Parts: sequence; C-alpha cells; structure tokens
Amino acid sequence: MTSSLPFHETLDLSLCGSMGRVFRLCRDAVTLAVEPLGLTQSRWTAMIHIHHLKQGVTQQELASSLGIEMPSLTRTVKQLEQQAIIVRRVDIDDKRSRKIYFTEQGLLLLDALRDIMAEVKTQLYAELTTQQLDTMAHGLVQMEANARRCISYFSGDK
Amino acid sequence: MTSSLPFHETLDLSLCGSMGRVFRLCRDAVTLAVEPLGLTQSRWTAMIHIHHLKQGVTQQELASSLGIEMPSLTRTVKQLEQQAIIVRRVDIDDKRSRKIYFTEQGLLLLDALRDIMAEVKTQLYAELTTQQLDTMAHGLVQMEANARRCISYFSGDK
DNA sequence: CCTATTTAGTTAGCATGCTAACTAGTTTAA
DNA sequence: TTAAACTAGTTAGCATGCTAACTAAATAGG
Repeated sequence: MTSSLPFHETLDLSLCGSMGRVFRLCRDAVTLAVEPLGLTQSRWTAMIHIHHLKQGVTQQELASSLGIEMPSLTRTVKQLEQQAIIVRRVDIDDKRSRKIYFTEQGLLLLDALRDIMAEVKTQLYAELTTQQLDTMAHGLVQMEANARRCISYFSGDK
Repeated sequence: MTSSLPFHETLDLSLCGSMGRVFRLCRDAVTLAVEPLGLTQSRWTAMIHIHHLKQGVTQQELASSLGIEMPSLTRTVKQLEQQAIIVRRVDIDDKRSRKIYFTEQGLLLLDALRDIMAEVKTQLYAELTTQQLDTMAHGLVQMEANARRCISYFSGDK
C-alpha cells in the first residue's frame, strides 16, 4: 500500500500482503508503546487474551484464542512465567493441562498495559468510522473462512 | 475471529490480531497451492512484485514494494538466484546496486504461478463484494498511515 | 581533489510463527 | 481390565520478519 497503484490494482496485487504489512506496523506501534513495561508483542498479546478469557485458562484454550499453535505459545508462556507475570498450575482434574493465573505483579503490569493500549488503539483507529471498522471485521471473518476452506481443499488434494 | 465475540468486542480486543491471523491463513493457502512449483511464501511474493515492477528492478525498489527491509529481502533473492529463477547484474551506472531479471526458466515458472494465484484469489475473495474489498483496502491504507504516525511518535519520544 | 556523509547491499543474530516427533496423562472399546 | 487412540504440553529445528553493524560505492562540502 506504500505504492501508488489504484485500489483495484492493489487488491489484485495483494490485499493479503497489505494486511501483513499493516499488521506488522500496528503490532510494532503497540510494542514500542509498551516497551517501558518490558513486554514483547507475543507476551502482551497473550496477557490481553488471558485477561479476556479469565484466569485459570489452559494453554490449549489460550492458543486457540490467539489463533496460534501450541508450540508457538509454549515459548511465550514460559517467558511470562520466567518474568513472574503468570504462574501455571497443573489441573487437578486433568493432570495433562496446566492452568494459567496472573501473579500480583502480573496484574499490576496488566493494568499498565491496558492503559497504554487504549491510548494506542485510539490512534490506530483514528479517522476510521465504526462502520468502516465493522466492514473490515466482517471482511476478515469471511476471508478467514475462505482461506480455511481453500487450505483444506489444497491439503486434501494430495 | 475464531472466537464468538460480537464484532465490536472483537474489534476492541484486536482487529490487529485478526489481520495477522487472516494474513497468515491467506498466505498459507497460496503457498500450499503453489507448493508443486517449489516456491515458498517469500519467494512467490517477490516474484509477483518483480513482475509488476518490471525486470531490472533494484533490490531497494523491490524491498520497498514488498514493504519489508533490505536484510529480509537479501535472503529471498539469494534463494531465487540459487534456484535459477532470477539473475542479478551489477548496475553499470551505480556499482552498488544490483538489478534483477527473470531467467527463461523463471519466466515459465512465473506464468504457472500467476495461473494458480488467479484461481486461489477467486476463492479467497469469494462472497466479498468489490465495495467491501474497497472499504477494506481504504481502511488498511488509513491504518497504515496511523500506525506509522504512532510509531514515529513513540520513537521520537525517547 | 580529499574527507564526510549517504546509499545499496550483506552478515549475524533475535523474535515469532510453523510442523514433526516426542512424553505423559485420559478415554474408549474389546 | 488392558490395549489403542486421543489430547495437553514440550522440544527441536525451519521460515520469515526485524535491528545493528559492517563493506563498498557514490555524492557533497571544503
């Protein structure tokens, strides 16, 4: 989108590529803003999701919410635990799973994080109407479904 | 977006995260489809951009078009050269830059790639109107500008 | 003309996504 | 009840993005 092609050309070229670029930029903006807290992208993202899912969430549930695979998450939760932001406790009812809880220190960090994010979000969504944002969200949902269908089509092909 | 939260909630949580996920899925769909050609995501993306920019493009121009940094591109062009898909020639007028050209074999591969991509794109954009796609493209442009402003704001802060 | 700055490209090494292959509990079914 | 299949989580190693620090060529200022 840095290019000056008309929109339909850009679309034809790669709406997908634009998404990737904008995604990286937005992510970097937030990461830069929360840098003073000592958090990286994967860590602050995970913290926000744990907060939304409520404490005691399993890694499986968290990975699903984040839309990433388990091994990607393993690394992140390990780091969060090392930083004493979360603790993991083995689930008594199913000793395979480990439930995630914020530490006291983690909760303080979460508050600071949420404050900064609210500020950044306002800036990222500036000059976009609720309707535009809604259209984008709907479009993303549709494209996600299309991509999943497409992937299983080409996977099953073999 | 895999979650069942209402849209405004999802937005609040992370439109950005959705973009990242959808981007990865779309990218994976194309990559899977072109796998028979022996191309990875970064390589087929670069090929499409070289094609659009015309041959003889410099790495600098290509990186800018792709929206990535030079070191990220260096790896990819090196691979494309090793696969004999492109050749790089030092620019006579500026011996620092290296101009990129498709080999004959590369041009054949490009044609095959473009055929497959046209098919996949149709599937990815299914059930989305031109207007929706246009709104998304506009939204992405606005968000890209917002993010860049935000990044320079927080960078300059220090 | 020579030094200082800028620019194109590379190398090294980190961050975060992935798949494949593993361990260790849980569930299913013979 | 015990073997088979599934599930939660981990480890190892790849792909692709990045920044920092480098080389070599071009340009600008004195």
